[in-house]
Amino acid sequence: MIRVFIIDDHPMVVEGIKSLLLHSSIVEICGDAQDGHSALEALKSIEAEVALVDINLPDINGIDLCGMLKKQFPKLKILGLSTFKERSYITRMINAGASGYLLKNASREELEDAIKTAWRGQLYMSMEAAAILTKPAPETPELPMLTAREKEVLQWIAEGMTNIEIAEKLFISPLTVDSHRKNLLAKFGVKNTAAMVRFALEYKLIEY
Amino acid sequence: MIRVFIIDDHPMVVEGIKSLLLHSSIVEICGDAQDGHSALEALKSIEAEVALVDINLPDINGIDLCGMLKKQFPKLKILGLSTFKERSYITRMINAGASGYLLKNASREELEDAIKTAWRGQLYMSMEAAAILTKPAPETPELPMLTAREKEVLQWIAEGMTNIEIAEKLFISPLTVDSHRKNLLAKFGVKNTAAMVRFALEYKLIEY
DNA sequence: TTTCGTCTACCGGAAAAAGGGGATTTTATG
DNA sequence: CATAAAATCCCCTTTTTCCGGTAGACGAAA
Repeated sequence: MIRVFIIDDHPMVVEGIKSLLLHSSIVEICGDAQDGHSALEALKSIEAEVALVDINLPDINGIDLCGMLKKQFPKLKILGLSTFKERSYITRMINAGASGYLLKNASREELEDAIKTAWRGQLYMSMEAAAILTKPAPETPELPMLTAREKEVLQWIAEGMTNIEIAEKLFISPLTVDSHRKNLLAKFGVKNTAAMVRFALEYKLIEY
Repeated sequence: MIRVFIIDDHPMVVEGIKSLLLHSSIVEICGDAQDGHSALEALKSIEAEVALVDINLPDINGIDLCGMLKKQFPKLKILGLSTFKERSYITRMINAGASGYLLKNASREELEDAIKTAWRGQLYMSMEAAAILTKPAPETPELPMLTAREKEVLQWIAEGMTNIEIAEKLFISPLTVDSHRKNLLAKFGVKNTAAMVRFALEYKLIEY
């Protein structure tokens, strides 16, 4: 039997995992903790082979905790656990020494699989997590470099002002504002104002 | 026994709730669903008194689902369920007709309490949720109520599509798209697309 | 000094959006 | 069934944006 320790502050999730693995013939839950510190403490006396670690804990974040656990219990295999499918979470968890990353919508089979794989010393990736990691490009958004004046104009555009209004506000010709606007559209590589505003907000090039 | 239906796409959470309430003398789980549509379908044949609804579902968001459930099953009491402690989620859930909001770190006692309270027709608030709600008022700027079609059009507008392009995409006349656009501008109380996109993104009425 | 980037300003024309109506058909609901 | 709300389609005019250029002034850097 593989001895598994659960670290998660949601009783529902802890109970859920326990329940999912209750009738497993190869995995047994040897304990759980609601936060990082009590986990580090508990694992001194409990001999666990695999730890399921939630990314979001009240005291220590899962990535840091992963590193601490690995340092203190080198033989312990760690599986990251969270609802977040972001690439950065997954890679950071793996880099911190985890043996895999599990999404909370994992099924009983996936859960058991992950634990077995980690226990054998291999890296486990759920289908979803793997799909995220192997995606074509890491999406380099290539933020356009804007001049101070352009940012200023962009800000007012996002406020809903027309070229003429912006021109009055900046004491320049409406034609100049239009030029800035054209340059902005070109730099953003979009075809109209709506897309530009969305893009600028998404990459926080302007403030709300 | 209060008959409770669980709607959550995380098997761990579903199992966890079941497990937590397994030995309850007043609550019994009468079924569960992994998404909004199957929940709506299942509840036609299953007589549930209380539904636990996750805010983040794969197909419908919990707030909209809450409204749909209330419409179709007016007697059903709904408890929002999520890890998010944001004020907006809580209030929107309550406004959509929910009888309470439960965080996933709730204990067995809280869970049972919440279900009992909701079942009696009262509003349940966990300590944490209540604390968030009674905090200073962060100014709710009256979000406009958009119809499904309007949201759809808005989303495409923010993508940078013109009326004609949207019309082609939705198989309707460009004139209709224009009507929606006008209604949107009126509802938002803004004078052009740029301001509307900014507003919609700021209050998360559309996704990036 | 020459080049480069930025800011400024301009032209003409096409395309789209904004503003102001009105009207009809679906669809949900009491 | 009535009726309201949503979704659809239509007309017109004006305004604004979009697109393709060009081009001078100025300061900084090469």
